Amino acid sequence: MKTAISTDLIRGHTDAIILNLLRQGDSYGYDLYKKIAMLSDHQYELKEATLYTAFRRLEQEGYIVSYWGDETQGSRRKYYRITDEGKVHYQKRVQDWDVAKEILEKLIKGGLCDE
Amino acid sequence: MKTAISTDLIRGHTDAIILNLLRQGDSYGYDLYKKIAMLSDHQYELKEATLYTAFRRLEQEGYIVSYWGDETQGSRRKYYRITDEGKVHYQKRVQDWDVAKEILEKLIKGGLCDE
DNA sequence: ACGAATTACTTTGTCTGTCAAGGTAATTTT
DNA sequence: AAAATTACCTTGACAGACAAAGTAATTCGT
Repeated sequence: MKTAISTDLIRGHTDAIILNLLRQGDSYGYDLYKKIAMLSDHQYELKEATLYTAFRRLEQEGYIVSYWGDETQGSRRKYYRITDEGKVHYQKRVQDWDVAKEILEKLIKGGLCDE
Repeated sequence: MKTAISTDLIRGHTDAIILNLLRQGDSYGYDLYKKIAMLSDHQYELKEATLYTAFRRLEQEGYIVSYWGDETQGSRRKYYRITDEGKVHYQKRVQDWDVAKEILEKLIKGGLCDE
């Protein structure tokens, strides 16, 4: 897959993306990887290495917890669940995004002669 | 100044920000530094080190050119002018931003059950 | 039945952009 | 005369993203 948008434009938002999806139900790495590609119409691909790095980070910070699923068939899966702190953290990150979005819009397109 | 938004949320947009300002007239480092802080209502501060790194990068890529101003008073200033390639590049970056914005909006707030 | 593809997770090392900290030097303000 | 401001620049460190590679089981294609 050829990612349409540069990774640097997404950088810093991975945590928010993961938390948003986990908010809607427990899931595991490979599944999120697919869902993110799908949700972005394959314009963005959050690489597996990045994903698992983020999982570790989020778990250390207490925003998610993990547990092994009891697969009766197929490969074993490590599931992640969002914690209450995780939900609070998610809300903060959404606010951050809303603020950043406005500022960036102004800085990238805005003019010096106040409009 | 305490920056309101995390640097990682801005990462990757510095070039677009600089080119946008230079589009509106030649300028120099310290001036852009001030203008960016002002334009963002002091919610974001593009650090000088970052700024000068970006200047070097943009000049190497041919998107800007530099020249020393002939100050009759005050400190010497190194001015930057955007090139034609720079203007084209700027337009591309704006498009990138618009695309990234939509994708991020979906990934951060969007649901799995298509809405 | 057999090889190829897919599912699923993980580690190691590298790259890049950002920045903290520090420095230089002239000018302006107090 | 000291302090603040204007203006530029360099060095080294850090963190997040990722390429590449590996492991191992399962499922698909023929």
